[in-house]
Amino acid sequence: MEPETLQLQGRLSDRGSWTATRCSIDAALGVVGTRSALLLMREAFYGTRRFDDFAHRVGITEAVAAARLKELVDAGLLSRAPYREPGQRTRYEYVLTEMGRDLAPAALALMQWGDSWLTGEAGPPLALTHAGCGAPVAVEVRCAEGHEVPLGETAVDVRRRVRPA
Amino acid sequence: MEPETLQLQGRLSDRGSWTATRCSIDAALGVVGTRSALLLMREAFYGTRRFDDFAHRVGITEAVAAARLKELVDAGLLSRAPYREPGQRTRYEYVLTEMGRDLAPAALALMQWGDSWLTGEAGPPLALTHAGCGAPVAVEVRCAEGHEVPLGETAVDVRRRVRPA
DNA sequence: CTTCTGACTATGGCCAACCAAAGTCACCCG
DNA sequence: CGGGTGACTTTGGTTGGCCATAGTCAGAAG
Repeated sequence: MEPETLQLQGRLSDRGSWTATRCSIDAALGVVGTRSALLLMREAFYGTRRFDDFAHRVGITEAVAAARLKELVDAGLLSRAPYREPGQRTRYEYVLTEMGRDLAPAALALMQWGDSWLTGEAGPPLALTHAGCGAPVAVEVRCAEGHEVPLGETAVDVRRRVRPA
Repeated sequence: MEPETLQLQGRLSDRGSWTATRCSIDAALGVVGTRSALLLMREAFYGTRRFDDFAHRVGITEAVAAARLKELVDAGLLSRAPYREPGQRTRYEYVLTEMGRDLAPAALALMQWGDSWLTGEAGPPLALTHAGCGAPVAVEVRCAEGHEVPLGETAVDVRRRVRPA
């Protein structure tokens, strides 16, 4: 009985001859591969927008918050937008872009994994539900036909280059 | 028009009074929060089992591979099992545990995000399909009723402590 | 025109993660 | 019993992410 892993196909099946020179996981880690970056994104998902709130709620210094927020804005996950409260001067707030919002499944998957395996007796700290119907929310791996796909039934192949240049 | 964020409920709705002291994302990062740890897990999903293969395919030094693999075994994501090829002495291989396998959605979500936003013109390097039906595979956020749940329709609340001790 | 506040920047130091290169160790083979 | 090999360990050094403390800066408020 083999353990469950991805099924490598095509060029990949000779695994020895292949190393992942272009890997999207690695690329993603280049952008959100630090604790502070991902926790800042978590705060953004919670609706945080202002500099001081980011720094204090994540529990990092303002220096780190400034550096990391700048990186996230440069990378396109957040945008820096002017705003002003009445009788206050113009300030800037950090708002999720589509790119940033699209990271949510990854963050939630990580949270779900932590909930399942790392919380011990206390259980998950937070519960997610669908605001529409009240049912609990989960991250799932599915195919376009709607089947839930376990790791062992997932086939991987190198993609043909879309534009051969 | 508000931007899409999570809907905070219960104690959380007064966001100012709350900081995520117990956060499963943070906890998860404590285990797989480094580049090498997550890439080693990627290799394990690809079916890699042997020390040298891990080190070479991830592109890290043997020293780092040894340290990180030890951590992953200690944390319970991999298990170190003896094996022997005929006419060879006994060696050890690193095999995914259920805990490790369960991390796959998070890794795939990260890969999917990288595919969508970071690959530029070349497009995603790899394609995932369901081995059963051939349909493309994706990571999705869904509720138990089967609805796909966007960020803005996701409600978050603090869970009642399962065991009040 | 001074004070206060929110949003940063600057300085200095620590530690964890990484790399490169070399060494160890337990076999199995000839 | 000398070599080869896979699986590590050791050493030494660099970088990057983090912290704490202190400083800057723009613009209402008084």
